[in-house]
Order: sequence, then C-alpha cells, then structure tokens
Amino acid sequence: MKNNIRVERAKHNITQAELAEKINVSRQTINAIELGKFIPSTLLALKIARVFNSTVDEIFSLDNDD
Amino acid sequence: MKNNIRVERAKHNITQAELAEKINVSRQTINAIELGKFIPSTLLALKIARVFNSTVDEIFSLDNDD
DNA sequence: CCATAATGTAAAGTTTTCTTTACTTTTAGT
DNA sequence: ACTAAAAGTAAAGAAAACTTTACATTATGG
Repeated sequence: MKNNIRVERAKHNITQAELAEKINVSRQTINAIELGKFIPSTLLALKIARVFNSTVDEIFSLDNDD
Repeated sequence: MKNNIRVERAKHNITQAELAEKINVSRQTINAIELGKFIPSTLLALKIARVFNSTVDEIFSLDNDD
C-alpha cells in the first residue's frame, strides 16, 4: 500500500508534527505512516483525508504487493 | 466511525464468509468490522471497497464520536 | 557556517486488530 | 416445523499499530 501524504503536506504546507496534532496522534505515528512503516487504521486515514480536503482513496492506494 | 458493509453486501448478494474469503481475512473479522466492534486497517478498507466497486469514503465515514 | 526546525530512527511498553476454535442464535427456504 | 445456511459471540493467543522518551540526521533560513 502506498500513500501521498508527503505531497499533500507540501501542498498544504504543514509539517508532520502539525498533521499529527490535528488528528491527535504522535508525530512518530505520522512519520511511520508516511514512510509506509505501518498501515494506519481507517479512522486515522479518514481523519488525514479530511485535513487535506481529500479522500482516503486519493491518499492511500493498493500496490502490487497487496 | 460507521460503515455500510451490510448494505453493500446485500446489493452484491454476498455473505460475510464470502467477503472474508475475497480479501483473505477470517469471517469473524468481517463480522466484527461490520458491527463496528473494531476498526479495520486502511488496507482492509481499500480491499473491501474494491470488492464493492466503491471507495473507502463511501463505505466508511466519521461520526460525531470521532 | 550556524542555529534551529524538521525528519528519521530505535527500543520498551500498551492497546487494538486479527486469527483460530468452537459454540449459540437468527434467518430463510421447503 | 425442520433443516441448513448465515450471522453472532466468546476466549485465548499472535501480530500489528500506536505511544513515549530519547537521540541522530537532514534540511533550511539567516
């Protein structure tokens, strides 16, 4: 599974720490999700999407491994 | 967080067991997700959405508790 | 170049998801 | 009503997400 959180953050000009704060998770959690180190819950994915005025499906997508 | 997996299953006329098999999880996992007993990973949510030719955001949504 | 913000990483511990097995209850067809 | 399929539930254990603390590395502006 891949994601474009980094790109969305750049578009909206916010840091990992700021995104973390907006959705009430630790900065390390955002970092790990962004780097694909672990898969977030659907709840977090929805919250992240909302911050970016986007959708889960635009931000996260299946890749060949999945 | 709420979901309309039950409705989508009805539309597509498949059982919990069949949905479980399609995305390689146990039937109990589908049951628990459907009943809101736990929140699936984004990977599972994407796979469920794909089975229904739908999107994560159409199937799962935030409620007032979130 | 220097300072500082931002990001990356790691380890220990907690919480939650998910599996497996097994049993009960509900639903639906005949 | 009887049967069988479907759905609900529960408990123990495994696996993964997430937190906290702490420190290292990289990027950026002045």
